[in-house]
Amino acid sequence: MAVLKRSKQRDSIKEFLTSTKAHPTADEVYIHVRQEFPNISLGTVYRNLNLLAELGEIAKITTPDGADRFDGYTQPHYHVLCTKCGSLTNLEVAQGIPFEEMANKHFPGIIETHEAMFFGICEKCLDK
Amino acid sequence: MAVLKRSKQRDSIKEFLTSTKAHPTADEVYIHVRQEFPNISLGTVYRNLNLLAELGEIAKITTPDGADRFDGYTQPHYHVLCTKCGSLTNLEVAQGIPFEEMANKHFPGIIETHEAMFFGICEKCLDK
DNA sequence: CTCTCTGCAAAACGTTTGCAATACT
DNA sequence: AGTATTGCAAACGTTTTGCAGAGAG
Repeated sequence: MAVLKRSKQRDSIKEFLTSTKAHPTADEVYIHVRQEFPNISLGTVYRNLNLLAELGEIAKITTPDGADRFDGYTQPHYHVLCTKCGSLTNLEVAQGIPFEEMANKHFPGIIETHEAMFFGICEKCLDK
Repeated sequence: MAVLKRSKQRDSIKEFLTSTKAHPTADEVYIHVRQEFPNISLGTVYRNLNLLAELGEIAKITTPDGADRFDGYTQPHYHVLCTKCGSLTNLEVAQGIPFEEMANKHFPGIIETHEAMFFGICEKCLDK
């Protein structure tokens, strides 16, 4: 697998992920992409999701509840997994949330990535 | 399962987890506890790990690399998964690391727990 | 005596992989 | 033409579950 070749299936998977704010599972990606490619197989979906994640074009997010989630939004941001409803949402870093600075101050050199995972209550559940 | 009844197997599992700083997988717990209870089954180990986690006596930690880890250290602390060697280590909160305060300030009401998961480089890998 | 817990084995679940055929460049 | 990608199905590792018997209260 030295030289990458394009595939319509991969394009469609990436297009779906970059067009949604949700964090679909592989199976949800499969169900969606099957509208365009009825013969696509789940194995192909997994292979492409892993390939795109290796290339850094999407992110693979492991959560405590079963299947991994995939995220086409590649700007640095954190995730919150709602402990009530299980939804996975983004925590924007737009205003310059200094988690990383704090991490560097207190644990110099240790924490290197923005992709920390928090647990809490999502905004929808808060509203109730 | 309304009234909890004690079991030697569960006691042994908990004792092992509270006595180690490691974050063993269910299989590692199984291998250890089998020294004391050679006939214990993996199903029993899983059932007790989940029960103890529900009771809040241990923590269940999901990581991107395969099996879940279990932690008998229940003081508030964070985890760092090493992106080089895969080891899962504790980030102590002893000096009053204000992640939670910062989270409350920037995302009021959203983040409620200490059990955030970070990704980075562990101290062993840093030394090299 | 009752109800929980155990061991065992089978099943469930999410994911990966081997293979022959197809598509891309 | 050469090789990456696909669809399919089987295999994999982890975790859950149904059941009959043993153990705790």
